[in-house]
Amino acid sequence: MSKNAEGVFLEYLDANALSMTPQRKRIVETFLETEHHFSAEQLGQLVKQGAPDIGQATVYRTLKLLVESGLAASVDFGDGITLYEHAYGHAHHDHLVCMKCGVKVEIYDASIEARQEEVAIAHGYTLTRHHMCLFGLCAACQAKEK
Amino acid sequence: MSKNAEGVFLEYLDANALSMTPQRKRIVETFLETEHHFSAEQLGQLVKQGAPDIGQATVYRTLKLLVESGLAASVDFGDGITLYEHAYGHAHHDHLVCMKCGVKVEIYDASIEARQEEVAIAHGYTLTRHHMCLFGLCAACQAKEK
DNA sequence: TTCTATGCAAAATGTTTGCAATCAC
DNA sequence: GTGATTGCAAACATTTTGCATAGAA
Repeated sequence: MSKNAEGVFLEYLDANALSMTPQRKRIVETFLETEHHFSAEQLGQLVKQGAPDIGQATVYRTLKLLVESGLAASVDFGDGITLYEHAYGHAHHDHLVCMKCGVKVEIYDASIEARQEEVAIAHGYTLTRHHMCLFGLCAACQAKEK
Repeated sequence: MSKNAEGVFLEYLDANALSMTPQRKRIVETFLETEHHFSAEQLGQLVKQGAPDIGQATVYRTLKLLVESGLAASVDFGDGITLYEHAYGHAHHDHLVCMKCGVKVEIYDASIEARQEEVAIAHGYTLTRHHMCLFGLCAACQAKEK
């Protein structure tokens, strides 16, 4: 799957008259190797290991391209920092976050999705997207509380 | 109801050894007169009409007190700006936002709330709070699209 | 050669904080 | 008086942008 994710990015560049540069290549590859959620800053750190001359502005600019190409998605956990995750080949999901240790679980509940649609329609809205994030304490942190 | 909202704030100040100042009074009153969602900046603008000497920092500081006292709640619509709304005497709700005109509807769906709880439990989490925001096009904006 | 991409540093944004002066109790 | 409160400006953190240089097609 991640084999042709880069291909998708190349197509996107091509379709928009943008070119693949060593910097973009390095950033995309680092992105593809990075699991879970990470900030632009964190990705920049990883990118700079072995490519110290890449500027953070380029990381931000490329991350924007990654989102536009559909490879990445930005996630907002409400703490003012934009995090990113893989979007290519990943189905829609929401998040459940432990407020103590920060562990994040991807969740998906068909009945919630269905009700969201119904609620929107009930108000005359056409639903485009949504953002849902549940905050609580994970099992491990609950145990530690005792 | 908004009659004793100020009383609630006074009690909060008292309980925390804080004092009511002209600035805080003006900010709280302006807050109570302001419906819908607004940013710290917007509230500051309103506050400064007739009290131009109140600094924006005081608005931020007082807004924090308002949230802590339970009079206000902060809402994050994912665009990096913290908005505030009235919380005193208002039940929990989520939001449905028109992406075109920005109109916001307060929504509440018991079955979504119940499922959120169940999903959290299924992952071993204790749910504390959640954040849900639906984005779409309102009826009026859909009509204009045609 | 032409237009895009880069790195850097400066700017922009929204919010917080240090501090000396001021005010509430 | 004593400690909380204020306004201001500087500090912050994250992200964006202007610009001159370098690079891709």
